[in-house]
Amino acid sequence: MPKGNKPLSEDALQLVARRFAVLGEPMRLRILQALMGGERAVSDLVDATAGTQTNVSRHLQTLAAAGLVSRRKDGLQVFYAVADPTVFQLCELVCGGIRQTLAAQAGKLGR
Amino acid sequence: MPKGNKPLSEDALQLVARRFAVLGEPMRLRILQALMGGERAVSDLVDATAGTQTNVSRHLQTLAAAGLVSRRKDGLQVFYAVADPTVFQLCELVCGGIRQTLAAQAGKLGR
DNA sequence: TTAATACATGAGCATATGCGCATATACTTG
DNA sequence: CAAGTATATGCGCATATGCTCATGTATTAA
Repeated sequence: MPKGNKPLSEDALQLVARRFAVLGEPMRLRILQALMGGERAVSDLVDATAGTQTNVSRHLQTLAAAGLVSRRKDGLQVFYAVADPTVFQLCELVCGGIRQTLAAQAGKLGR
Repeated sequence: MPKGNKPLSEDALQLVARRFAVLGEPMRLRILQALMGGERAVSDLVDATAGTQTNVSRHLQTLAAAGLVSRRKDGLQVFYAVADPTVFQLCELVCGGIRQTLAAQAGKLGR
């Protein structure tokens, strides 16, 4: 493991920030989670996330624009799927980090 | 590798989204990047990021509230350090994901 | 105590973002 | 063609967020 933590260029930094920001909305995470098992039609996602059709559709546009999901149209339906599997690794890593943060905070409380 | 991709609870999802959102601002990434080499005083970070003192300070509050950085006061200065090293792994993963996204998009252009 | 230094914060402004309603678009079926 | 279904989008509203200016607080030094 080269451990090559180079500083990011300003452009790269903007891209990275944008990707984090896209992942920083609960509804979008719900959608991605619903896509964990494979591609799904919009109406399925509306049901799975308990969101409105409008809102789910909008978030899907955001996710697609970021390249996180792919679109496949079939007749009347549009199927979305996770296009970048690192998303799930990211979520796992974040969960781990949060656990660590909470543990550290608990530790600071003394016991 | 158990590959245990369990769905997140609603609460967990909110926490994860919040962490992503905190990482989703360029200035905060710049600050974290400046902290890669170890702890730094606020004034150092102001210089390193070319931001204003007010703004850097505010973002540091946000990062600290999220548990991503720790605070240590020494005389007049306040030193901040990365409290959760997973942050850098996250950035690396995101960079990889972005490369993949860009490659996929390039591929769709045909050549 | 006064002055200077380092950092934090209240207030206000401008913009971005999430949301829903209504409507538009695309496709299928009769 | 008309009607129905699935998805996308224009518009407006409410809130969140980033930024700056001015000021407040804490600490050190004279």
